[in-house]
Amino acid sequence: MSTRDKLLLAAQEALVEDGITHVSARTVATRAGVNQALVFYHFGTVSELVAAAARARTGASLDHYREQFAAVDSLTGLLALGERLHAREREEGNVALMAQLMAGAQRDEVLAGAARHAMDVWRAEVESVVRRVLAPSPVADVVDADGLARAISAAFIGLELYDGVDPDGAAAAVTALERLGVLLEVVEDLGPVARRAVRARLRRVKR
Amino acid sequence: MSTRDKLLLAAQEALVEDGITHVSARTVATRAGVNQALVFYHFGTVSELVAAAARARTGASLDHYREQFAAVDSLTGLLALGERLHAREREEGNVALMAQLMAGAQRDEVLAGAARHAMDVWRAEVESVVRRVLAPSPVADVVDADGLARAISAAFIGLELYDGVDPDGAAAAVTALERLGVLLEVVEDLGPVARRAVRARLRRVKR
DNA sequence: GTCTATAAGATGATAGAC
DNA sequence: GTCTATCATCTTATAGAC
Repeated sequence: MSTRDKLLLAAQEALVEDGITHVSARTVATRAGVNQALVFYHFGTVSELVAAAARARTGASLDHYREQFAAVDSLTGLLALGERLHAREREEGNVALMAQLMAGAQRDEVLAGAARHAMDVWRAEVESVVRRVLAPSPVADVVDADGLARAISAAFIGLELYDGVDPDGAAAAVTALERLGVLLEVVEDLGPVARRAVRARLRRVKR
Repeated sequence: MSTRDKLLLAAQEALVEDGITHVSARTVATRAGVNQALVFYHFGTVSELVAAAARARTGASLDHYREQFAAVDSLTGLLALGERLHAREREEGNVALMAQLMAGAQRDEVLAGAARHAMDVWRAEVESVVRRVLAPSPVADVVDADGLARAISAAFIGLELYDGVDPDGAAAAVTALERLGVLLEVVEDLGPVARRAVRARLRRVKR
């Protein structure tokens, strides 16, 4: 593995395991087993290293989930994928990495750019699923798939951040969402009834 | 204002405006207009200062929202409160502060304690609303109010974190959630029908 | 309680030898 | 590309005068 890649991997691990506050040229270089000066040779600044690490990770991690996203064809399926994703994220920490990136991005335009990019990659993936799943439903008329995908992604980031601080609490949150799945099933069962109700309500709302 | 309070306020502002990575005894003391050594005299460590600042802020901020939480009596009302809350949070940054706290808490037990406490204060407030709003609904049988309150709170934290990086994207997310409000109205309208459907589904699910 | 001074270490970044 | 200095700066934290 090249030094460059060693640094990228080490930066990713550092973000996930230690958080953005403990990331420095020296801590990352030590973790990578390379010299500290090489951070600046290969990336110029620490922020650029972190940004590059985040970009590499989001690409790779979404490649892994892509098939599963593509296979989802129902609301309950989307929720189930969310649960599996959370279970895997507890080990992988791809989303936790994004949370750390965003936290550090508040006053760092380089990190902010990487954060927006990461968010956009996730948004695109979630959006296509949301669009597909809701297409046959009356709900499609009311839903803004782009915005909803952003909301779902942001919510997920908050959840993974919470998990790092209180795993039991986060587990309770996930379990609660699981149980809400029953309601989704009801909505799906209700198909025609709900469709009429939504249509009626929409006529009233759209002035 | 006492030096202690100046430091607490400065630490809160620093967290919201600059983020946890830029918080140090010196930056906060400068912002407070006091000597750097006083951080250690009053709080012992920087982490203790940050933790105290976060505790003070969550208490004060929730006092402000408490009446509004108490006034919510419907699902749509809860969603509407969420929107108003987000609008105010864009200026106040109480939730953004929690996000920064959680990001820094990954390897810092002092911050982690404060983060869990802040989360618990929010959870309690949200939980009571969720419980009250859903009590008359058939949904109450399926919902775990504690876990759901945690999920909602965590989602909100993710949203405010996202807002700091991409305000337009976050605004789109909020707008999408607003539009989902129409669906909530439908569910509320559907009352009796939904009740029967949920009951039926529950009989099937609970083996 | 507040200040100055200072220790002891970490940090970003560069120059120059190999 | 990699290493060894080396800087100037920033950091936490303490001792001691006021």
